[in-house]
Amino acid sequence: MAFSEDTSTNIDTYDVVQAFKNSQLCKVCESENARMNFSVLCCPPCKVFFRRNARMDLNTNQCIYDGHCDVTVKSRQICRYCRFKKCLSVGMQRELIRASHGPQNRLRVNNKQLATKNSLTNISRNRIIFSLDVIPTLNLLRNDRSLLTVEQWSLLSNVVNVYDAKSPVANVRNILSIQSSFPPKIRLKIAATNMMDIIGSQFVAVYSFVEVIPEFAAMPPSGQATLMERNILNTGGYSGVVIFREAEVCSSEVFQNGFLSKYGSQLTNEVTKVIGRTPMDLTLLKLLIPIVMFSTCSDVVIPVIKNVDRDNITREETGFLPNTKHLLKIQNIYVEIMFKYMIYRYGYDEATMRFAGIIKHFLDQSMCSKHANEVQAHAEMVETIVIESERLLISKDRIDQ
Amino acid sequence: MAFSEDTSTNIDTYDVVQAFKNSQLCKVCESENARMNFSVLCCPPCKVFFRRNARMDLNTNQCIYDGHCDVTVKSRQICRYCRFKKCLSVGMQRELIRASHGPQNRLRVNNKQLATKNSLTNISRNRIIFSLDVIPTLNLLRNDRSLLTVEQWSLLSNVVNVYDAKSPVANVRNILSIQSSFPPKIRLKIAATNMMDIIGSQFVAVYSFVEVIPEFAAMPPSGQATLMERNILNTGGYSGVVIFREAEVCSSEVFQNGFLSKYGSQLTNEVTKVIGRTPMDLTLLKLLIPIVMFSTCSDVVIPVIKNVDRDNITREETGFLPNTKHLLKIQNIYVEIMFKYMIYRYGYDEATMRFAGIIKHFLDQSMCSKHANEVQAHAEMVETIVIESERLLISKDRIDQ
DNA sequence: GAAAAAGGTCACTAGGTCAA
DNA sequence: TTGACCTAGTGACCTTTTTC
Ligand SMILES: [Zn+2]
Ligand SMILES: [Zn+2]
Ligand SMILES: [Zn+2]
Ligand SMILES: [Zn+2]
Repeated sequence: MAFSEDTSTNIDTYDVVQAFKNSQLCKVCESENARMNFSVLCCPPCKVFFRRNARMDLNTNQCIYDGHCDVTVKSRQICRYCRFKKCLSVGMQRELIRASHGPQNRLRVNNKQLATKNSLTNISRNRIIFSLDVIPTLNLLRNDRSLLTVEQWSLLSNVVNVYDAKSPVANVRNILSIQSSFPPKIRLKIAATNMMDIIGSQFVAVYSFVEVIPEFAAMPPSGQATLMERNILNTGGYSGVVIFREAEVCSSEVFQNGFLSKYGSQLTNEVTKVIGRTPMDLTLLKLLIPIVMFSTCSDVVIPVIKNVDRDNITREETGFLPNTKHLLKIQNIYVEIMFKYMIYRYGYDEATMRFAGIIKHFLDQSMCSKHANEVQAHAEMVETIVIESERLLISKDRIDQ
Repeated sequence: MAFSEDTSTNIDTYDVVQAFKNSQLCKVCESENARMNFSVLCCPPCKVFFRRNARMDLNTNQCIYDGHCDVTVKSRQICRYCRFKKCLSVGMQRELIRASHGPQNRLRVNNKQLATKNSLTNISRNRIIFSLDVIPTLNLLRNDRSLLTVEQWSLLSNVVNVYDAKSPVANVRNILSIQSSFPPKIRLKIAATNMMDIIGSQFVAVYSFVEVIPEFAAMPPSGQATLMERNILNTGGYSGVVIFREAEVCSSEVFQNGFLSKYGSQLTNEVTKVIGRTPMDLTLLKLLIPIVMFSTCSDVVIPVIKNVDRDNITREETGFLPNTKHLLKIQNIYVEIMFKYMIYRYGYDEATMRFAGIIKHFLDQSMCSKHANEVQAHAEMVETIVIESERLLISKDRIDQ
């Protein structure tokens, strides 16, 4: 008796609890049946709406009305921008969005599939068409290495090897894979720190890469420091894009969420685009990094190939601050290799087009780097790395002497 | 056994349900195939009719008959006002109209093209991958001129023909060959004068080219003068680069020396580089000149192709100064031709790359023009030409009247 | 192991496009 | 201006993962 009473009481309690839950109002649209979703009480429609629009950029996408659309259960479909703005304003967190589970094993078969199960057209229509990006085949010049001298070939190969040796791509992959093995709540906690570690490693890597380039090593520490300060943003950002492409971060949910929460949706979208459009031939991009590092101004300048004789440089005194002329000569060493390599590999016409593509990509990246540096944490980190590396450069110089 | 029974039942049910749906009648016009639209059972045509006319004001827009027109599937087009009145009376809700999705980015081939191509072509054409890195392949659209209308083709051909007719390329070749036939001492004496003649002829040529462009000719002389002043440096410089490429001045020692003495070594090097990197397809470059000339500011702006109807322009009064909107419309005529021509000629992917190359080249040239104008003799000469051409424009206008 | 809170599926109905 | 045909956004209903 006591038991049955208890049971019925429990059932009552349960019903009351359920009724209470169903009466909870959505913080976004005020409809009923709200639950906790992405850390805010809201209705299922608003939950799925938020997930689908999480990457909307409110800066470029604007409300076509006055920007103060009402968001109620009746009017919530009228303006996506104001609805999403309200989602954010009531505190829904993009960071709680997880990666896709992948396709489900559904037991239920839907009517339409049954009705059309004999026709194969549906299958072929839904098939994903794979990217048309093809690795370029070498042209007929393949066996003609006369454009690049033996010294140039070995310099090229050294640059790429050193870059890969210093590359933080394994580190990035490692951080991301460890982080994604944690449960979601903890993942969220360490996301911000990990992201800054990843970004920071890009700049440190550029420093340790450039440091061993002979022409850079031959400079006095003050000159090295000047170049670092001047060009670290572009080289670090660019190197970052190359590394992110190699590490395939765009498919990592952890990376996307971390970047989103640190840099905002606009920059995340742009960076994702830029990474996705990275030219295929990474050799060229790696070669571009020293070229940019030896720039005489922070805006990239690809100088004319003049008649450069490399001996001239070693003959000059190296005890001076880097002057424009001297820098141009160094830069030209690498520019010459780059152009000759491109012409050798792709032929003149295609080389021109590829070059245009690389420049466009670099400029896009440059814009992103500029915007990234408007984030205070980012700017401070870069500054710290520059100061630290300058200290190292000077102390090394002392040891050498 | 149980499965097959279930299956057939489901198929039957599905078919029955579909048949029922298709037999539903529109509450507005009584046609079949009605669904729920804006909270009322109605047919697709009535749905789009309601959305398109949602802002109609029934108080000011009156029926031209008695206000009681029949609205049936046959008669629904007769009277918009009564049809819309009925839409409201059966309960269609304007509140359910949502904000625009914005333009869909699909690049579809039109039906004529679809019909003439095999299916394989369609698949590859409809999936456009936005990447600068695709190897240009032979494009199947190469022989399909349907992208550009007949009017656009003839305008394109006119622009190029007029440009070539006014081109000083023969003049440049002539001056250079005469000069190089003189003995070295005399050559040196006349070098400076000849160089300014050559440079001057570039700017005069642009004036006489632009002058016959219909949209330019239709403007009042004050507007023409404004555009000339604003854009002469870029158009003249750019046209110069094109002409110099055609005249192959880079291989002329006389030209090199003359330029060197007038503009200094830095600019000579840069200009030589820019001329050397001129994109191959000169048609596009010639088309770019009117586009730049109709720019609303002197820094180049390639506007988006919006919905341009050329008729609109001729309908507008031409007696005013060129305003931004008007200029953009004119510019868009040529921008549209340029893009369509590039896509027609090179296919989408390669067109993108070539476009990037052209813009890069233009910007390089722009930098050179800016530097060239820092040379006093150059700036004075350009100013003289502008003043002279303005005088001509105004006097012509008087003769016309 | 159950509740909570993620993500997946698909029918439905918005809006966009283009040619008549 | 109209309407056939297209793509895209919504939300009910479901499965999977995480938390406790
Ligand atoms: Zn809601
Ligand atoms: Zn709004
Ligand atoms: Zn109807
Ligand atoms: Zn009527």
